Amino acid sequence: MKEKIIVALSGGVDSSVAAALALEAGFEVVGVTLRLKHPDPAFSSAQLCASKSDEEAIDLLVRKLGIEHHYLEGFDRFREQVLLPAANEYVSGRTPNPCCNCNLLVKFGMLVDFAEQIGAAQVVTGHYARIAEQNNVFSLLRGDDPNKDQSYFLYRLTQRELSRLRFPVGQLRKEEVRRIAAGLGLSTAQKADSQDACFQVEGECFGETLRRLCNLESKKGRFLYQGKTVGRHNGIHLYTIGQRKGLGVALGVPGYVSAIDPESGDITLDTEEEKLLSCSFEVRNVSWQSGFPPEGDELEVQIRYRSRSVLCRIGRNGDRVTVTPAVPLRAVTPGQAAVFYRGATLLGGGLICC
RNA sequence: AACCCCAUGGUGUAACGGUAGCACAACUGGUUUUGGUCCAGUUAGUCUAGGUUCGAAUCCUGGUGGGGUUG
Repeated sequence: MKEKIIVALSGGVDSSVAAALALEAGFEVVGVTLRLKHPDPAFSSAQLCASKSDEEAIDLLVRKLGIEHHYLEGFDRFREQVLLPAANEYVSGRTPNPCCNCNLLVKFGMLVDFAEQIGAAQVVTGHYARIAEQNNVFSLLRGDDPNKDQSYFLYRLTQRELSRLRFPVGQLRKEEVRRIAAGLGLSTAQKADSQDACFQVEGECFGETLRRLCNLESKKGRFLYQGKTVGRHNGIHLYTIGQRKGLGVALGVPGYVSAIDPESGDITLDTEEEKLLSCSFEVRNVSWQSGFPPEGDELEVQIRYRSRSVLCRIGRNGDRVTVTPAVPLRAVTPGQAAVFYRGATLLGGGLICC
């Protein structure tokens, strides 16, 4: 009797290969695809998770592999748990990272629930990350392809999820994944990498889409530079710390957002990179996957996706963690995830608060 | 009202009378599971009407617009 596992299929090459590898390894594979699409056409010009062309690719793949497959409707949960909170963050002048919440609260939550429902022991996805186990404690590691590593987005996963997860492409490089897909004759082999947010309307920034969706007001105000008003903007949700593009203000040298005041709506610009550097910051809602790291441990912190992690020291400060990076970090942004690593091992993370 | 100064892409500026260039902004593309950063490329200008000159952003005259001084 083969062991039953579920594989999350997005329609992309990574999950296709993950499914194929699971089949090869001798599992009974049940494909699952989450539908997170908004029913309203005003939001459906978007390239959404599991959009129509993705579903065609998925149907083709499922037939090719000869596996059972289910769609799970997740939009309501996605809206409640991810979109609404993210929209609130944006209009409060912070920059949320909805993917981190989505992974714990929607994607892996639903997948693990479904796995339990149908009696599947494990959940396979096409993420670029790895899982290690020691004495029945699971830890998350960076994917082996440094350009594709997605562990940052998974920092909120707990032992409940990790103990059931397998990431077969986490030890591969993207080129190898494509080669495997091509070798197996999978139609997704040449498919472009998925690019936009799950919830991106063409020609509109993510914060604005969320604001419209949730019907929220955003504070408008001035651009300030060296104490002077140099322009006006249409809402603080459109801007993030360190942002250069889209300001519409010509200062003669590049200008960057250095502060957002949600009370007045004022956005402060700076032209000197040094003004954007932080020597220390606080993190809240911190979760550790196997406890607070021992004193004196050499840690690294990563403050946004695709930025390098840097050595740091951390200290407890009530229920917050104070982080002191070895080198000052540029554009530390409230609302973004600060994720801690020791080498390739992800230790935990939280939300930057100041 | 008189006198003086100024007028170059969306913004700020450069060009001895000899191919109007730079920075920022904007747009497009690359990178990207958030927002950004970063990289590459593109668009776009001599206020106006005359004159001098082989040739005018540049010199001359009038107009228009902006700033300043005087009363």
